[in-house]
Amino acid sequence: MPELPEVETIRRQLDTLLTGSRLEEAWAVPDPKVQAATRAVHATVTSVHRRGKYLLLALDDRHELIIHLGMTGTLEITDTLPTDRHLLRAWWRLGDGRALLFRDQRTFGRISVVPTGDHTSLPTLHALGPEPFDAHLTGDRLYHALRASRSPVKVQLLGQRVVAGVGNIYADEALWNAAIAPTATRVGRTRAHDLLDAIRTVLSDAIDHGGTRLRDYRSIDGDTGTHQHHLDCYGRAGQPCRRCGTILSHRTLGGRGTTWCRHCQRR
DNA sequence: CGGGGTTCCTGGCCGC
DNA sequence: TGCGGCCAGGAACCCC
Repeated sequence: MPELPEVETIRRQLDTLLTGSRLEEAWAVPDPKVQAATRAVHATVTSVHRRGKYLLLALDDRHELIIHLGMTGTLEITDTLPTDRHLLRAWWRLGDGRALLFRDQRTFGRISVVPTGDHTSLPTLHALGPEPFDAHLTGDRLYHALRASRSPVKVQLLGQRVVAGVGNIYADEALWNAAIAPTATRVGRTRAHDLLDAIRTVLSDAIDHGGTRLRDYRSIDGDTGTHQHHLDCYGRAGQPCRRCGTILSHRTLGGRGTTWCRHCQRR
């Protein structure tokens, strides 16, 4: 499940490998979730951006090819058109003969082509909150944003409106790091500052490790990332908390598996 | 318009 | 060993 660190790792590689390349030909399976890929042709990739978990490839600065990897989407650049059609959902032939391939086992990934900046057809992107590393995002801003809803703090983090790019793994990690219970419905000013610090620490550490290897995540160069060795909370239910030794709890919250320490993460 | 529930999909895992 | 059933998970979608 690529979240911000995994998508950012992929973005950096795409930016190096794809910027300046022309998309000459495109193919996609006949599925509305990805069929827009075929409209990204006869255009040059002028830059590769990221917003939250979305990849945005600028095409001649007029359109954007938007890719969301969903749960299991991977991108790969090959020297020729694909011969291995395993899990293949879309491909683009580049001007120099290389190809950009999109594979996706669970087919949750989505591809769109829109006029630059027009995100109205992607409701989550359209209403996306600030990037976690945006200097305009402060602890006070996060405090006020969280206060606007009475949903549990973890549900708000997963909602992408308060801050962009945090998914299930890094929500659990950040809340553990900030010692805030995922079910907390009122987060005070000081703890909002702690939470923003924790989100930034967790995400930047994960980027430094090239992402977290879970399921099918792979970056462009095939690396899987090493952050899974640095997780303190996600995936550790039933094991002792690294802060206090209490066995980490697990429950469903907002429809998502949630791991936390009921002793040191306070409501 | 916010909030809650449902849907999409399939490998992996569990229990019998 | 085989198989039915269930789970994971982001975001679109539907409904109230």
